[in-house]
Amino acid sequence: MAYTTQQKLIVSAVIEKSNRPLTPLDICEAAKVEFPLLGIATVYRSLKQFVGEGSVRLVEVPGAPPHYEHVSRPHHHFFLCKQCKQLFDLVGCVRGIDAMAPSGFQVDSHEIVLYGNCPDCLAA
Amino acid sequence: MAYTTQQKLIVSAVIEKSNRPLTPLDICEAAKVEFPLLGIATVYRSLKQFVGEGSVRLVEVPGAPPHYEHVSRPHHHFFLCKQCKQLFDLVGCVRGIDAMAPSGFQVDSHEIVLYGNCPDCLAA
DNA sequence: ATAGATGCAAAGAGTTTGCATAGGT
DNA sequence: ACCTATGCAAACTCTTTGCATCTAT
Repeated sequence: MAYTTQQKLIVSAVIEKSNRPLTPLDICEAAKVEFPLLGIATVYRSLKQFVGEGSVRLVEVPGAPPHYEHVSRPHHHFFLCKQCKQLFDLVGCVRGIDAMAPSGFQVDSHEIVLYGNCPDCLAA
Repeated sequence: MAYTTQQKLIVSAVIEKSNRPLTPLDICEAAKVEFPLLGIATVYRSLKQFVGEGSVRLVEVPGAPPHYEHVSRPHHHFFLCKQCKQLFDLVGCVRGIDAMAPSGFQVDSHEIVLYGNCPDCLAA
């Protein structure tokens, strides 16, 4: 059974409080503010546990490194700006996407990513 | 200006003849059949050149390592089987996907991936 | 002849793992 | 007391780079 440690509590809190998906390094650096000795290996181990328990979701966006977010964030997809490499949330979802699979395939989930330029980069 | 070498011709041919996206290692091993001395570094360097020239496309699917395919393959998306980790082509594309972006965002391209179980894995 | 390409090995980035120690139960 | 979690460093995977050599032009 998993223990409740200071490190995990802080890692969990960092993810839950964030309003955007974070990389393992983002999480480690944010958590180090409160727990300077925290090692990156502990962050990876905690993330693996949280994802397994279902409280944290892995966000994999082609063109960006792996990010993690709390599952309480609603189902959404992302826009990746090719210039500034920032991830933006998209609201809503396209219906009928799962129907793209040929018959015989069982679809559990889907991922959509839009690529382009964000308003700020377009202005520059 | 880039030279035309045996290595690049073979790497290019391997990608063009394949009916599915390949990883750099897939490509290296296939090319070694005709050119045993070929090094993995040359494959990576060739891929970078081809992608820059626009003859090869990088296929990034969350949950799978980077794959490459020839641009002559039509625009399509993928189905990734969670069990056997194999990539399947999807035919067609959902209209109106680019409209998911908020106003002010310029959308250049998009990526869609479906996840689930393929017929073979469902049968097992 | 010359500039670019190659193969090897070493270097990097990101992630995982082994092990002795610290810490939760 | 016991068993798990931690921190560090080493190991691992994938990709890139430095360098001497080779090759296409």
